[in-house]
Amino acid sequence: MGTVHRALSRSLFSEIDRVALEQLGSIARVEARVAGEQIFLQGDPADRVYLIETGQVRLSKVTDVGEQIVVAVLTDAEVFAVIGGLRPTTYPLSAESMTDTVVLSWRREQIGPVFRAYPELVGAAMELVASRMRELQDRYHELATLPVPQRLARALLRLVDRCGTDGDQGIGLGLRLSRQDLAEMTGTTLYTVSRILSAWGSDGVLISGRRRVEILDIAALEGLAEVSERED
Amino acid sequence: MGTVHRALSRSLFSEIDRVALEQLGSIARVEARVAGEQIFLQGDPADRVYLIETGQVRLSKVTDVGEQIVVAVLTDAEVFAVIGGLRPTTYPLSAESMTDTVVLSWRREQIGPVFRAYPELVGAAMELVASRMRELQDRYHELATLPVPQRLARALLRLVDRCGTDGDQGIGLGLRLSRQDLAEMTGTTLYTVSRILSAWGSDGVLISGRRRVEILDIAALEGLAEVSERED
DNA sequence: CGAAGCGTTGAAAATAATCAAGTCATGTGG
DNA sequence: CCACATGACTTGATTATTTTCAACGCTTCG
Repeated sequence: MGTVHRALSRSLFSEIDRVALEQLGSIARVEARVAGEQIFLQGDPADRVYLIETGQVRLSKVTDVGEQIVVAVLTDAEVFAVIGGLRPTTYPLSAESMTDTVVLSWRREQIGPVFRAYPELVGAAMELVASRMRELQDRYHELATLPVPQRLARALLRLVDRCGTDGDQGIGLGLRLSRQDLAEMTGTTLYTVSRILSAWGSDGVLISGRRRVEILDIAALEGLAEVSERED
Repeated sequence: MGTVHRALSRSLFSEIDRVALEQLGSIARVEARVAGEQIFLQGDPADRVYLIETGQVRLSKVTDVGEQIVVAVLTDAEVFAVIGGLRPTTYPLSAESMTDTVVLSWRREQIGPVFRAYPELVGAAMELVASRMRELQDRYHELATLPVPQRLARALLRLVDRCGTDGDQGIGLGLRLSRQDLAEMTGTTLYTVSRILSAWGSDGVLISGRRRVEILDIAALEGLAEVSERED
């Protein structure tokens, strides 16, 4: 019970009162997923809102050709599939656990009344959707205007910012991402990611290995994320 | 008055009753803009919701380096800056008229009560934001996975679908877009756009000229938008 | 008529993808 | 506990795509 509250009270729903929060926690469906499991699939009928209790979730889209791109990576206390929870549609993307994860979820019929009872929540939900929108716009912009190394640098900075941990020799990512994962997050190929990380490795900016990246020199990485200044 | 209602009643606000609609129309600020005028700028404090009465509006983002990308092109009866109208923020992008345009707008203080009085509107607004979100996700996906010609073909198809008109010899775009405009919509350069349009011109798929594109063979264009099948 | 803006095209250069071998960990089953 | 199979990563060579730079042509409009 206490565990349920930790994520709930740090989430979108933090605005509502203690009693309602507890009630919300008690009617939630609680699911534990191991790393790599699907939570829902692109195209499934969307009838639930999800909240991550612990762990990390990747939201991604697949082409008919099978190419995949990562739209977002979410962590503790983040809510996703908000819109599907409010209006009937189908999920426009797939959700997959990246680590061992516990997710809470509610059906639309359960969550609707809560929104009606607490109109402040609607504003908060709007704000959440708006911030996701803004982030996506920014990434769209990056993708359209920046070369791969800068996009990769920015992706790493976002990851560190979001869930950075003290690593062995630098700041770790808190997430075990393969080259392929990073490629899907930046719109490139695993080969290109590998080459760039190697280069940055020998420049002493970071250390990278099997599903592991540790940033040694954040300032340098921030420099690499900026508009191109060649310095060979 | 009649003019005001045409767009209002075909918009997001169509859900509310006649009297309220008329009242909403009467308190709107009405602005006429000539082609190329700014409606608001990225970074301005966001305190208004806009509705296009007639004309076309381009939403775009600029980098610090000055590179621009077009996030969306909107036409009659479409609402934009919805979120800014609900919660105080700053506009994450700029809006500019592409043709002679009439826009209606309301301040947050004016529109807030309307949303409270008609809770159905909140759902409709959510749905609107959700559909924009989905579209942006799709375009993000395209940008990450498709080569330029396919992106351009898809952009043209979207434009035709959205505001196609019967042209001289084929289906026109209803919008006078320069090569530069098309480049900013597809995340490439004006040169690449020019080359591709030239090629499609000599293939008989379309005719293009100064700020003008007419599709002759929609089916062919749809083919070009699909996964690559070489046919030299 | 001239200037400005838009468009085209060629050639060169840069960027990134693709293909093809590899190496190096990691963990599993014998 | 070790051998080995597997998955992850690296790197070189080649190719494809796209950008960049530069020059020039065509319209439109004052």
